[in-house]
Amino acid sequence: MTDQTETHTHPGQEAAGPSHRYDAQMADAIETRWQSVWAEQGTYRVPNPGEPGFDASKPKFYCLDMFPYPSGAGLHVGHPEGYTATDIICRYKRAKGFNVLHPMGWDAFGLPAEQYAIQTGVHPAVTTRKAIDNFRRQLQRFGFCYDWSREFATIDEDYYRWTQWIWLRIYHSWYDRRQDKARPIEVLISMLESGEARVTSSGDIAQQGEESHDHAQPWDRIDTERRKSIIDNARLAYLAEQTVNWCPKLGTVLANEEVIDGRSERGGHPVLRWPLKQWMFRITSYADRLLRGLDDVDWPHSTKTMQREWIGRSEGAYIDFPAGRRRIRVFTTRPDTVFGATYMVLAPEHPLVDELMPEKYGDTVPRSWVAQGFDGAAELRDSTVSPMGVIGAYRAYVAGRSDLERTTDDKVKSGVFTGAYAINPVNDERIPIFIADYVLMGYGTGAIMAVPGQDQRDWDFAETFGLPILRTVQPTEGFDGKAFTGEGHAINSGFLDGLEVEPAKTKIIAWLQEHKHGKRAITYKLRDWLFSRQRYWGEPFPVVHCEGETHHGVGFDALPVVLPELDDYTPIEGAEPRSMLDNAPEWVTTSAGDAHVEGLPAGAPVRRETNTMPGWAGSCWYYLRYCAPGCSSRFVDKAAEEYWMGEGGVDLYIGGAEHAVLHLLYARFWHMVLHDLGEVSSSEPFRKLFHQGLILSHAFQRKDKSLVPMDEVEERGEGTYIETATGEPVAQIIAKMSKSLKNVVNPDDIIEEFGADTFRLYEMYMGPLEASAPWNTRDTIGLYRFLQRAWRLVIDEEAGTLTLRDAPDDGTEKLLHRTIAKVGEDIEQLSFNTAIAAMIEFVNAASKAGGLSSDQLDRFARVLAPFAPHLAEELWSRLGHPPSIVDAPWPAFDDAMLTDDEVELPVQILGKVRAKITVPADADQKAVESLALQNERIAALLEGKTVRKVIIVPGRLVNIVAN
RNA sequence: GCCGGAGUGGCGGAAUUGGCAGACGCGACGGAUUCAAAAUCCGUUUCCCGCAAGGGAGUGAGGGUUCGAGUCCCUCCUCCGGCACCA
Repeated sequence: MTDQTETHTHPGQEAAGPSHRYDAQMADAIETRWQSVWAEQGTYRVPNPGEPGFDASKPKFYCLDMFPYPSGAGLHVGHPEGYTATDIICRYKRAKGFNVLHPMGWDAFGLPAEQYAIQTGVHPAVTTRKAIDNFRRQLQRFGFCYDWSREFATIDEDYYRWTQWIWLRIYHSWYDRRQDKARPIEVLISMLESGEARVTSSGDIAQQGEESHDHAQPWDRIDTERRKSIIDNARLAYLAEQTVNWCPKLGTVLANEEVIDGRSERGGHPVLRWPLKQWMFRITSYADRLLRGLDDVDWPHSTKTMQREWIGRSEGAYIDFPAGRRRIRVFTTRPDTVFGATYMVLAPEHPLVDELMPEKYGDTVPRSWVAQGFDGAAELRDSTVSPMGVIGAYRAYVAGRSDLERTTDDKVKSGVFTGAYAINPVNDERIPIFIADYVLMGYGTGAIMAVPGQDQRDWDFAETFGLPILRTVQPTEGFDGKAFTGEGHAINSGFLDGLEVEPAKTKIIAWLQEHKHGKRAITYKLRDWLFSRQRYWGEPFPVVHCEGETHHGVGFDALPVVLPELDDYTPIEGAEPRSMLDNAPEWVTTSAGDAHVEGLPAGAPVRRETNTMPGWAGSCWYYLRYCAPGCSSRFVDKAAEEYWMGEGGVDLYIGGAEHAVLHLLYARFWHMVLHDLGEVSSSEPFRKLFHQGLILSHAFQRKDKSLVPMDEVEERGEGTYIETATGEPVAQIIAKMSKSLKNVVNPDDIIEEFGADTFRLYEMYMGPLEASAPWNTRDTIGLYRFLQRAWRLVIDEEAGTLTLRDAPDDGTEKLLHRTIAKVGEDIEQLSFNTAIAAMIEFVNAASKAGGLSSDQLDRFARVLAPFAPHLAEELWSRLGHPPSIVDAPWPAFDDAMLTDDEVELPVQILGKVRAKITVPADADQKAVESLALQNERIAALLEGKTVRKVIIVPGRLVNIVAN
């Protein structure tokens, strides 16, 4: 890229040379001309069922790109990589007789737009619209075959009205565990009224057939306020006090998926834990379905694995350990090891800790138990501080540590003794209860039974604290490790002794259930989805609050709840969480009548919810809106949705792997709820998913691994670079494109220099679509030359006229058939780099053979069209066809043309090629063998040797084993 | 640490899935054309030995299976991505 600036003479911009050469000006003229013809003729407009021009006899193909977030920086070269791939597929599918839906739009709400607005002082609505216009212009310049009549942005009132509508539908739903699906909340209410579902003393809802230890309370004896709270707690969108990820710098809370190593995914700012009342989605109800659904979709293995791990299903058991008057419930995947539970650990925040700890430690408590593994632990061991003091000190220590410190720093496990004991229900042993931060409140029950003999973490803790270790699984012969986590038979385990792990689990679970000490259980790592943000630039929640704690959904006919104009949306750094929309008091204050709230007097004053939805909201259902973006009566027209989303949803979805557990999990959740409510036809939204690789760039690295911006480096001869300021050598490495490294390539520049067709070909030729590769502007010339040669093959560069031969050349004809077959196959497999290589070979060979006939060009143009649509359209038109080539069918090929009459076979001796023989394609093995052995060179080399064996692979090779 | 994925010329990458390693493109070198350059065209281009014919080595390292391994198996190294005390 350093040499880019030196290239004053762009190959295409030179005026010299023949006047009808395919150069940058001509590429520009051809491309812009056909783009306007396509726009005028509506070439890429795709009718829906029932509309004029719709052909119901064709199969459908819905091909989706991840819609871009229109940033002020404009299109990155990474965007058109995936977009070109889908463009090729769509053009090919259309030529193969499919009705192809290929839409584009804008993911326009979100944090970056708001931050950009804060920086520039211009309202995000203004900057975002401008960015959208720029993105659209850039995408259109690539000649992508999007049906632009379906374009929309998530910030359009007409769109986010339905985002709010879907949110309300989820709000008005609950999860019916017996039917394993979401149902309207009214169904739950009538079930409660009829007694089909009951409220337990703990406030949970037990459906008929579900066991409950509690006594149910009759619904009609519960007061109205409590009834509402019970109903509200059952909703799939619910308000809950949560310890949230609060990012003071961004001025908002974040979802778990948006926090990486204690920092915000966007910006890398510190994230704190903060208790806050927030809107949540009960995505955990869908954990199992989100998991099972992955089995039926054609997605990259790695992405499925990531989602599976994120959902994190574990099978095991709950076991209740009596402790004083209470019972401590633990979750374990190894109930078979319960006889080896020599102590228990609760998470530091566990609510039972305060109830259990005694006023002072017993006299027999070893001092080593009191505290270990943190600053001040030694002093606590030597003091006479009460359990309460010790626990308080430990909790303070834990609270001051980030997740990152907690998981990376610890060499020794930290924790303190609560002074309390529990009883192991299987053997009535009295075991001490500790608190330690290696046990997480957010997983399982926040409490564990510690089995040091079979768990390395427990082993480490037991060693540090001097706790007993008991093996309950016989380690394999010669095992010299610490905790044994492998297979083996039970020992020291009473009635389980002798059983292997699996049967022991089965037996102990049966025993626990029989004696009411526990039961089979499944837990998930997946947490409910935190959906509130305190930012301005997002969809307002269609909810109002009245006196006290109660909230009400806005009436469906009062949508959209329009985002108010706001002048100041700068986050107040360091302050506690506060919503930006609190700055719009006139908007916040409204009446029940105004918000069409049912069940309240019209004049009742209510306050609007001032949190907004996160950036993910709009992308959770945009693929549905594309089916019928103009539909005003519904979020998507039913018939259009059934047609385009039928047979498993979107047929091909291409986008980056960075959304593996964010957008791709969230969208599946929304889709499943909508499916349950009868609003969409498929159970999964995206049948086939594919991730394109990253387009990387070069960067320079100092000896200390720090990076140097591109413009501060000079090249000193082949492959050696120095930093201009210091004269120190720097190493060229491959890195992501970034503004700070000044190694970003702007697509506009490349198009100006070579044209869009060259750009498209280059990106597809860089390597396999799924692989990441560094951008090399230098290499683009190869694809430009290919187009020039293709042009020169049939156009006289002096006269500018089509020059075709009358009689086709046999070799060229044969190769054309092979090229058609190869390119078609490769497109189906998304192997565009090899398809392009095949076309280059064809053009090179045809040039040598003396050109193409009219009929051959006709077919070749159609093969080229998906890749270089503008040049192909130009050639098509010069052949006398009216536009557009996209309506021309994919050319046929003849199988007979794919095989040769004669083949050249390598003849190997002991695996080394020593000669080549030419044999008829249908020659039998004996004939091939004798031809090989008769070959002069082979015969000479075999002189004095014994032929042991002759291996003949028909059509491939001959290998002679001789010694 | 665990789970994925990948290591092939100077570079990007091919290789019909166990059958001629390096297709195609870039770059480089040589030649033609040109006053000259650009562009274009022709040729060479994995490395080593050799004037050549030819020979030898070679797909991250080592071992194995096989007539035959870039491809399959085992051990190890490096890079990229994900997860990370999940009981």
